[in-house]
Amino acid sequence: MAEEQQTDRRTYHHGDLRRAVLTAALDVIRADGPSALSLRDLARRAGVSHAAPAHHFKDRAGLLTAVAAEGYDLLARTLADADDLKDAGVRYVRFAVEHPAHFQVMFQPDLYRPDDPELTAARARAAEGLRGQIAGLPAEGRGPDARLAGVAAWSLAHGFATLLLSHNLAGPVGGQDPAEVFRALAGLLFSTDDERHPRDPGGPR
Amino acid sequence: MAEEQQTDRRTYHHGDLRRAVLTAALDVIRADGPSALSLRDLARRAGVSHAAPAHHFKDRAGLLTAVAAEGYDLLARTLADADDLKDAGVRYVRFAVEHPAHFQVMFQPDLYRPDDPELTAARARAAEGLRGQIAGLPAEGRGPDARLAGVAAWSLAHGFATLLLSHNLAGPVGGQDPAEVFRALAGLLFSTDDERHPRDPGGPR
DNA sequence: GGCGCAATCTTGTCAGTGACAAGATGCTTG
DNA sequence: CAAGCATCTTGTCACTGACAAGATTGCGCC
Repeated sequence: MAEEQQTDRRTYHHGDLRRAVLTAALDVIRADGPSALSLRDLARRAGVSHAAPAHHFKDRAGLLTAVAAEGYDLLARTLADADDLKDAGVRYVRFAVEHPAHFQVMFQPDLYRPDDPELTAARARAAEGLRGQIAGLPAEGRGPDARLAGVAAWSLAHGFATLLLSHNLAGPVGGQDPAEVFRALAGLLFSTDDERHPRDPGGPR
Repeated sequence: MAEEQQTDRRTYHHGDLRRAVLTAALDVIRADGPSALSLRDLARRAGVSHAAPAHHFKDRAGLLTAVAAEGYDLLARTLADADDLKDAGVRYVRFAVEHPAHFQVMFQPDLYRPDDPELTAARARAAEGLRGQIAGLPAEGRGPDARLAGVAAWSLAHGFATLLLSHNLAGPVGGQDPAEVFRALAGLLFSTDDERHPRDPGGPR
């Protein structure tokens, strides 16, 4: 994988350095966490000089801002297609599992610039998706305070995803599909009461 | 500027350098996150030479391992006094709010050495506290699978705490006491059904 | 009391890093 | 085809973590 990027580049310009650095960064973060990120290392992986990435991302915080923004954008697109609140939660968890590097960075605001316009826009889009699903909840299913229900749903999904990524649920969920486990969890929170104490696990849709 | 720590130390030995470096580290993490940690900066704050901390913590990972271990120990002590599962959740959230630096480090295993014996012991103690509260749950309150109920409770508390610390709940919870807000959240998850639907009289089981 | 040892701290050093400045290269557009 | 600009390179500086070797001191033990 290193060949093409490191040595085969004969042109002065890389072609798509921004994307190359971003994906390399995601690889490193997924493997060793954001603290293992080194701009110079990313430059080496892309086969360019040590100062090349700075032109696309300004500095380290800029790179991580781009990662977070891309993450919020991906999340927003995922949530936009959700059927209901439970499905949105499942998608939230699936997003975290499939894009762990994005997810990790998104929720460590000290790593990037939280006031970046592109990032805040993407984050607003993601939040809008969640808000919509909460508004669509049946009145009996969400308790007295819709805002509280939203915080509860988000907390449950976010906590499950975070614990999963920090390897704290290896015991309880074992080798099962995280999204399916979370579907069961969500059933405990928001559901009709018979769904809450189910007789048959092959639940309704 | 920091007279006592920087200049007034007349003895060759610091006295309690380990504690001094640890608290300085917690200050920095609370203010700017773990990525802003610099061993040399901590040494300066403690008024010792740049290599002094290494003798107590070996390296950066060693320092953060000590922080995480101390965090798990504090958490275990807090959870040990809990009345029930809901109270344990409230204490979990309160711990995160009162010890944000510990909490942040604890759940970023890539920052420290997760197999450190002292740390794993403290973590086991904390987990034991949670497990005990789950076992004490009334059968109707926890659904069909106790393990699932535990994951749900932990996820809810952990997600709420994490979102809180990453400044993602500034809008919804406003200036309210986080612990109280969480108490309401916990009411949505585990409760008798009439507590869950305050007006709804029919409590099927 | 004092000797020796180990813990603690200091000084010195090296490679790696982020950030910045100034120059080289080549695409693009008028 | 020439000017302009985005892209990339080379060079540099202060800072950092890690390690090695020496200085200082507290402490147990005779």
